[in-house]
Amino acid sequence: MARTTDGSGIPVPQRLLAAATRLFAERGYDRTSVQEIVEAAGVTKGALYHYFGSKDDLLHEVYARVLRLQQERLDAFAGADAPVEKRLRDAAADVVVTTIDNLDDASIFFRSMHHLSPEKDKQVRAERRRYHERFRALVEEGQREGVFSTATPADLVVDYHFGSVHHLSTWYRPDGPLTPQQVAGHLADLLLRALRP
Amino acid sequence: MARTTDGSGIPVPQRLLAAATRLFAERGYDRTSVQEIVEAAGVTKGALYHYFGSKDDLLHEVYARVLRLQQERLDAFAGADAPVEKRLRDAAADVVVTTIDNLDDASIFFRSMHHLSPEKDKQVRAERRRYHERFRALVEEGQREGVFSTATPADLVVDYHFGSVHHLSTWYRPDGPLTPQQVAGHLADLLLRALRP
DNA sequence: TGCTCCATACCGACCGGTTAGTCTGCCGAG
DNA sequence: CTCGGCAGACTAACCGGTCGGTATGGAGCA
Repeated sequence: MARTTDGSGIPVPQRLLAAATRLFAERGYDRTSVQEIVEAAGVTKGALYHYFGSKDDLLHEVYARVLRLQQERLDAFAGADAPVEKRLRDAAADVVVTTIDNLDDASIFFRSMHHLSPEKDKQVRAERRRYHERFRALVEEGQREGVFSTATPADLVVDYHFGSVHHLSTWYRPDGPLTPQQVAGHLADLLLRALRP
Repeated sequence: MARTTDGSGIPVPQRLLAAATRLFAERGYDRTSVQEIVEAAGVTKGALYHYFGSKDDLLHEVYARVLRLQQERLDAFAGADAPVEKRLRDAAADVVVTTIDNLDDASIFFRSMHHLSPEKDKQVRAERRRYHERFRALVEEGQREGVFSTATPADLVVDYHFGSVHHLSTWYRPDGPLTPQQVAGHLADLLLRALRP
């Protein structure tokens, strides 16, 4: 039996990352001790520092995972062969569903940015910016084509929508009355309606 | 000369609260030590624990102050003698301006909720809920009158708007191209346009 | 096949440093 | 004299990170 798995068959690094994600979302980064993480993962500190350089390295991995996922999905929707209205709507709805599917990541994302080391913070911000710009390009495309109103700067429109996405982790509860798809549909509708010329 | 003031003439409790607000927003609650707060306020720990019961008492005071302010303002706008469209627009724009005027409070608000003790957290959530409901009532009133679309549940509309308000502290910079009033105008426009029948 | 040897994976006691909160006592105003 | 308002040394509890040590499975060789 390899030392890298326990009964669950899941490798140690992934167990650590999963435990850290849950705990960071639950109690916050600073309130989660390294000891608690390793206990939740069923290992000891030696294992954690064998795979990760530091506690904030662990946090950085959470960010990297989310950013990669969101960027891939946006690229797929934005690059589709469809009218800009549909592409924006699909992209806007998808980010909502993806966020709800990973609510822990979402609560960590904005709440714990300032816990990253300066260099990692810079890196995350840069990736985040690319994402924002890709989204903004969609809005601007629709504005040039005349299918979206130009009354509001595209930047603000994007921040308006992401604000609501960001806010999801504050109010959305899986046991509530709305499914992720329903919420996504409504929020995408609000965005598109706000953009009607 | 009373011991409660220094050269600035501002009483010690208020100095402590102001220093704490700035530092909590800057570095986060956990990263701010009590020592740093008292140094910034020009006093010592003795003074802090003379006026406040604990560190999280200080945080609670920040929340209480913000909640009181926002509730008062919303009550004024919602209760005005004007068509519901104007009342909602004014209220929506005002919360944006007020939030920008107190960006420190805003970044603390959502980021540090989970640092409050359970009872204080409960109290803050209850107040927050009252605020949410007052706002929602405005939307529902417009929906009943037929001036707002009923396509989206009022609850979601409110969360949509507050999401963008919440998000302000992430992207708004005072030295940016837009004044608080301009941002408020745009965000209120987006809300009202999304609500057009 | 059996044996040696070593890289990898992990353990857990330990360390330096920090923190929230306490407590004794001073000091000036009334 | 007394009492609110504060000073600041102190403590007990952690916390992130280190480091010497241990176990294991496979590569290489006889």
